[in-house]
Amino acid sequence: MSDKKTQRIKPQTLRGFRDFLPDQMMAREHLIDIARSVYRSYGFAPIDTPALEYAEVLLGKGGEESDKQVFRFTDQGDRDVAMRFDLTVPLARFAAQYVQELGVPFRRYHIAPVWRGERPARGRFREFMQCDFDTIGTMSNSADIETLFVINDLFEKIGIERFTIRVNNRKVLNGLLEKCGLGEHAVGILRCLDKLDKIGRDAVAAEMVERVGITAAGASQVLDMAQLKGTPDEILRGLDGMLAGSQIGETGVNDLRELFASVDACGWPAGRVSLDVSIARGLDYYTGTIYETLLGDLPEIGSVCSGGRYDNLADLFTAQQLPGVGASLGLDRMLAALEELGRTQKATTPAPVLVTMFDAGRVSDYLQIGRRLRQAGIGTEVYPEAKNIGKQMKYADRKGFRLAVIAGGDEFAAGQFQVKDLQNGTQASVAAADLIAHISALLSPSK
RNA sequence: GUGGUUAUAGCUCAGUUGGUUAGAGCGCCAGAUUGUGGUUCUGGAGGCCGCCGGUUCAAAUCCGGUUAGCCACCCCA
Repeated sequence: MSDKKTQRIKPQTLRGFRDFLPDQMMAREHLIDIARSVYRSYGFAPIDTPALEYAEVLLGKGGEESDKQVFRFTDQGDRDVAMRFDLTVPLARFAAQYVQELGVPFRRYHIAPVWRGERPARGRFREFMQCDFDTIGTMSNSADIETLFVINDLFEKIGIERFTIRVNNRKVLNGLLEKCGLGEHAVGILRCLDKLDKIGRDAVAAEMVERVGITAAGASQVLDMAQLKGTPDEILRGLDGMLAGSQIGETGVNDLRELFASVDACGWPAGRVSLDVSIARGLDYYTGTIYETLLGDLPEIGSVCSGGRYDNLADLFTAQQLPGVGASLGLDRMLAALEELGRTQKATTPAPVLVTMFDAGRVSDYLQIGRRLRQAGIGTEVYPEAKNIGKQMKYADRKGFRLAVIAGGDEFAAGQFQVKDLQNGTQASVAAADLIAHISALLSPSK
């Protein structure tokens, strides 16, 4: 009926929200599995918090501009509620609430979606995943250095060969500004400085004069220092001179020096960790070492893992001081990068083996083959219909199965199965008793 | 939030100064081949031309609005 057609609901997703098809979801879960295992290997423990919080818990920290981006509404009980827009503010509330029973230092990871009502753009959505890890309750530089280790392991495990972790320290920046007599403009200046890569020196200088209200000479002085170039040792020596007498600046330099000494001991490829005095990160709350990570083959997409040290996470919620350090993997950006680099696999099946069905009268036998394989830890799908084998092979090929098991009347009579390797086209006849061993061997990583 | 731009089959797109039955490639389904995938050949299904309104004898085509995507700003706790 034509009436019915007009009554149908149009299938569509909300602006800025996305569906994920199996091939995309496989890639996402693979990345999440890696992040989870790296985090756990350092002792970070998983937590979760609600998607919805009291609006007052989430709002008011980032100013009006960011409050506008928060999804907020009144619930059925007339409560003023909001959806979390990052994982850091919920962590602050969480830490304030449970620090007594958790004790410090406390290390947690949190992999979960967040929501922001901002205008969608390339790589920016209204619902996206964050993969945070933080160590709270310690001032020790050791935690800062390990943050760097975590980032390094993360990228190595993902299989990226070329990447650079850029490091700086807010204390160094503040020390430099203090020496220039620009201390009270720190926030504005750093926000401009953070754009250096994107818009260039001249534009940053102009913006500092126009929007922050400092002199052109002051802007130039700041930029000269921020653009110090060289090996970390050379830059640190340069900073020593510039920061002499600034207590905060010297503290920052010492932290960096200790950090780079640890890096030297790691034996990583040259240039993996660089010192860049121009990076500031947009966030106001960082107070110490800060990190961002660029891909060697795709630097233009920006940082895919960023973070830093903050003095006091939870002062909105508790009098107890909770310093910490952590970082966050930008999952969506990382996936976009892997895709662009042609590094995502195409399989849309999570199981490597397909048991084809030849004879509808033997359904139970096929299902038992599947069961046996799964009990041996081999993911197996049993094709649900006795369609012709050509169709089933085509299905296996398209979904990316590694192996197909084929068994008809002849095989059952002989107690043999055909096992076909879809990747190289070879096929072997295998005794039923040897099936598991044969398939395990074909699937073993050494093959 | 500001400006620009786009919207036609599942996907990528073509569609003449407005004109009669809206096309292609890929994909999907089926057959050639009821015991073997990627190749090939044949056939088929699938469209309120994003949505609403206007101009016109006539609109996928022109105009207004709206929704969504993309790009540049703004912002990014």
